[in-house]
Amino acid sequence: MKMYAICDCDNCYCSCERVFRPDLAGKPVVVLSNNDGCVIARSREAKAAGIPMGLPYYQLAERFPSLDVAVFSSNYELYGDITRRVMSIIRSECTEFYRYSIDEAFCVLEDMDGEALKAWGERLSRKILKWVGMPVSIGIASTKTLAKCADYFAKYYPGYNHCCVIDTEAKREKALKMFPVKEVWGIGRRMRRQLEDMNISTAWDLLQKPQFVVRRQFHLPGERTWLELKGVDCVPLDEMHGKKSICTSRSFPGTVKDFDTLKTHVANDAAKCSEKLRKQGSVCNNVMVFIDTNRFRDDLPQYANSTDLTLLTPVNSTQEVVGAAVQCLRSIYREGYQYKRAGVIVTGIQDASAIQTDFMDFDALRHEKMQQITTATDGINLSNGSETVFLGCQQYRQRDERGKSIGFRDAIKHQFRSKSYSLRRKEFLEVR
DNA sequence: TCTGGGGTCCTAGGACCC
DNA sequence: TCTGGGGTCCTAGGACCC
Repeated sequence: MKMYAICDCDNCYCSCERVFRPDLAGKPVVVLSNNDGCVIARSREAKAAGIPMGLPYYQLAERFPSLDVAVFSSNYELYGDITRRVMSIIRSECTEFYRYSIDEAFCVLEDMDGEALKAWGERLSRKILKWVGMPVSIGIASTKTLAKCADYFAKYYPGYNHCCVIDTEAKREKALKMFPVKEVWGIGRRMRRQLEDMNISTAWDLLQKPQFVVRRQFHLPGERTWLELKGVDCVPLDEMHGKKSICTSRSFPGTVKDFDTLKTHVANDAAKCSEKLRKQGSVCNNVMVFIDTNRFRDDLPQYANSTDLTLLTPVNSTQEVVGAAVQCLRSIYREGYQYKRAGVIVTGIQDASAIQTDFMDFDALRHEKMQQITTATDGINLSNGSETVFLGCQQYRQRDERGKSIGFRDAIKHQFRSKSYSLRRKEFLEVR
């Protein structure tokens, strides 16, 4: 019988920070968003202390004055590296593997009985903890939704030893009767409210509703969830090799009024998008830019807009993606607003090797040159650190009150950033 | 003063066609 | 006073995930 395992890192970002800080074991740890804005990850102890997800950092000390909590700025470079190691171990332990997010992966397991499944999961979890230092929980069942449900039990009940298997009807019924419906994979805020109104509190309650009622009220996605809970495997394992859209966006520290600074942010977002495109071997033919004022400041005039540009020839060079993005920005920028956020989304993504260059295209030669420049700069950045070479318009300038450029500065705030222990030679851990 | 970022999929409704 | 119907395609917005 075909079974699915979901392998999920426990409190991923906090656990990554703890890998190199064993002194933080058992202590509350939180990780902040970019610019140290708000809490985006909490250790078990931080959750138990009542720190909510999304809490603005400035409220942390106010609301939890006596709590000794370790605070980190997000260090995605580190999290990317640690989880890459976790994923490679998981991949080596199964035949079919699908990475679902930065900290989760699905595996397909065939021809294993309940005991073998349980042993497989416990062994894998132990191995990852020992080799990488990351605690991982594993849920196993005949559908992905039920596996996620098993994972919930594996995470919260230590008796399961990090692995819970739902492999019989009796176990399925018992589990779903204990499982809060709002925790079901695929049930979000809106559906939860409707379910409350219907007096449905467990996953089992939901299954008592006839299929057509679920379909009528919750449409296709809801019906799929209902079927999966019944044990019908119907959420496909996306075997997509590349992404369909790539987005890079950021809130700014403070606000931005002038076009030039906004342009610098957008240029950096666009450059990041082109880098991600090249990394997955893709090109895009559409570039979209959006800008936004601070929605929390209702005392200030609000403005949000976006626009996109479709390119005749698909591209992935820094210069071309940045050029298109800046052109979009020009058409939506309005003076007189305090901007808080901007971003770039590229779509129309195709395999880079599949693009045809039209020999009548006068741009063909230019594209080729761009490719050569990009290959050269990527090479330099790979061997010398990621921001060694970049476009002039990506440089953040420090300006005086009259707008005159007086130097350069950092793009974002990250006051509590840990070291990239496993990636940068200068930041390796020293053992004395 | 300070409030995240990156994805996918589905649906409804408009535009357009015959 | 009358003013179809059926189909496709595209897009914006919503809902969900982590």
